[in-house]
Amino acid sequence: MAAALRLADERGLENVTVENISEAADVSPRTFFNYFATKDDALLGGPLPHGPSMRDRLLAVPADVPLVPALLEAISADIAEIQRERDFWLLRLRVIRSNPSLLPVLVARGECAEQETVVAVAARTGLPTGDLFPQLAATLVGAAFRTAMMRWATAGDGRDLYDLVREAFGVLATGLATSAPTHEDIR
Amino acid sequence: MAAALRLADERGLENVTVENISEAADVSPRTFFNYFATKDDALLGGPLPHGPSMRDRLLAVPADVPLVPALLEAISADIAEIQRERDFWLLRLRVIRSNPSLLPVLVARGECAEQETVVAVAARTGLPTGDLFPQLAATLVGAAFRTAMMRWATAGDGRDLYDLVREAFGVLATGLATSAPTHEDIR
DNA sequence: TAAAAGTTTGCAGCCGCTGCAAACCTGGCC
DNA sequence: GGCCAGGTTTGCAGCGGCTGCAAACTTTTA
Repeated sequence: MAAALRLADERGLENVTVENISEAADVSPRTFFNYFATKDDALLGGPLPHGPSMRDRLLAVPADVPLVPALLEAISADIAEIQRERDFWLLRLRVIRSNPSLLPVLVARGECAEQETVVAVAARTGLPTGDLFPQLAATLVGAAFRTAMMRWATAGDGRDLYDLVREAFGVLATGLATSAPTHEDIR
Repeated sequence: MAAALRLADERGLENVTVENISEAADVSPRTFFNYFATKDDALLGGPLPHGPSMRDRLLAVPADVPLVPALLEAISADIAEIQRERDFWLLRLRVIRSNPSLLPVLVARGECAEQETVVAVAARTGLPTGDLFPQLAATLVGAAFRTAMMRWATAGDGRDLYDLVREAFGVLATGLATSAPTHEDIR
């Protein structure tokens, strides 16, 4: 993974072949594919920082906490983990940013987490899994998290990732309508 | 596109080669690639129903309309277009559903529209393009729209796509916190 | 020290995708 | 009809991603 990221960062993803990567990592190309199903996987396919299931984590939050803060709480361990490997993730996100074709792959990776979130939200709200709300909530949470992460990686200000996610989740909680108040605040 | 969709629907995407598709469409494989950059493109890559830019459409909505309804208004033409080609889109979405690898591709397709939405929201709210809010709003709108579409394609009830999108946008407007009221409503 | 179990590698081969140049239309003009 | 200019379609050669299989190698265990 390190070799793949370094090369992709240096010369751009399309100028890096699996042969290059495996050569830099001192293994045969065949071995590369023993560990990664895809070239892209070498860039994004690290083991997800996942302990207990989303469902369990979300239900572990006291029932009187509203949904969005509960979701934030449920993923806070992941956020901390990302910040612990800050440099690694910043490199990874820079590579994603400069190779837009990877963004969908990132989305795909988030998808299994998203499926878990559907179940988790359904469990917590008591709605059926097939309902619009849990599905919508899950994709929105995923989208908000991704946006916050990209922003964290891009913005020069050394803002805390947790802060950015909390801000994004704040918008999620109160809705787009009320959370563009900068407009009126300015007057 | 029709041949590709039919074959993918019949036997699953991984069992369909470009050669199969081009054969079914009575052209050479090389010609296939003159029209589609990618095999997936033949499934999702139809011309996007896009007239004027998102920015112009959004600014065309009277200024006193709140953001979310304005966004809904701005994309209503696209929604109508999709419903006009109902059968085609239902087939397309069924294929996407049964070939999860296509979902990220769908996201990628929406991305250029999303970039436009960032600009549009920034223009309408007066915030800078680089701000968190326009970016967040754009991804959330995209995610909500996609979720509504998948639901429209899946649910047996013949609900209007416009209705579903409006419901999803409603959640977006009022926030996740307040829009799972089913919970309290039941009591 | 030898067998068992696991890892790495080479090889052959399919498929997606591309650049290039030849073949083939098509419509307009003498 | 014959010819030319434009565009479209095709074949071909070739790269790179990816896979199944079986041989070579390494490590563990008894």
